[in-house]
Amino acid sequence: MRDAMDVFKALADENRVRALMALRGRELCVCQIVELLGLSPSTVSKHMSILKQARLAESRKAGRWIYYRRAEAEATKASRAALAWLDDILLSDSRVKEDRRSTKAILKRDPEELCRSQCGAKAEAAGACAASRN
Amino acid sequence: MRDAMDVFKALADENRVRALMALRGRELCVCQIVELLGLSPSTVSKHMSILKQARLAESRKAGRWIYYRRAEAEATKASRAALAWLDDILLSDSRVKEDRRSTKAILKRDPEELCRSQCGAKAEAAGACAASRN
DNA sequence: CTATTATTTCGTTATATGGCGAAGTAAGGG
DNA sequence: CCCTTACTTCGCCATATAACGAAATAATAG
Repeated sequence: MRDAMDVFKALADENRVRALMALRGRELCVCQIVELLGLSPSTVSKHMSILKQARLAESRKAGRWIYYRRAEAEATKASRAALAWLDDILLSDSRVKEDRRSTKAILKRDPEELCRSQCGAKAEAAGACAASRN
Repeated sequence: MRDAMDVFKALADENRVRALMALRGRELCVCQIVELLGLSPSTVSKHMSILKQARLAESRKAGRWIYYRRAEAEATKASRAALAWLDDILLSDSRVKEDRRSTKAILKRDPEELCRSQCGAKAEAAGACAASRN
């Protein structure tokens, strides 16, 4: 029951479900998920730790980057079934398809450039950070 | 996505999951679910309306009683898959098995007597209601 | 019609959750 | 060694959720 409830609670947030769908068949580092969801790095990090806790995702460290993927080795019966369920129900969802298109675009960009651009984008929106760019 | 998120959010509460598991293969009226979960009628009513909203449960009115059952006619693709998923993962769960035992005992009791006993039980715990019983 | 009773709705309260930014950590690059 | 950078942890705030009891609703019983 504990395992199953962890999975259900993890799936009860749309951003986490979107992240899991984006992770289908590939790895993404945190900054790429940040770009996709439009949330702050700290928020995304929290979401990913909840998915890990529920055994829906695993991570791998590669230098400065941490790559997340769907759980395989560490999956439980509950999480494995949930991932299959997600695909069954959501692969045809328009939001998910749109996310998978933007993920492809994000993957074409250099991760380093991506992380820097996140600072830039935030700055433009807030009107701050101008000094650091001049 | 909306449908799926409604289902996930509905499943993110242990009492609602327990209710759905108790409803496998049978109907229960609100007072029987109240007895099973040990929550107030108003709380259980709210939980059941969330399950209905998510298309995981349906209800049927019979006199003063309202019987809930798992969704069939009104189920969505998402809710149908979720119910199958629940059975797959939770039928062997010890808490669920215990709940199914208590549900059997509850079903043996007369619903009218059950509803009255809920007042009684609450009264004994609170030390109130003695006057009405004398 | 009136009283009773099973359920729902409403209003309130306590807790949980999601969000952010700032500070902390870990891993390269000068 | 620093310094930068990718990520996480912490502290805070706003909102969402679960719980209850009281009042409202709906349906039978008298």
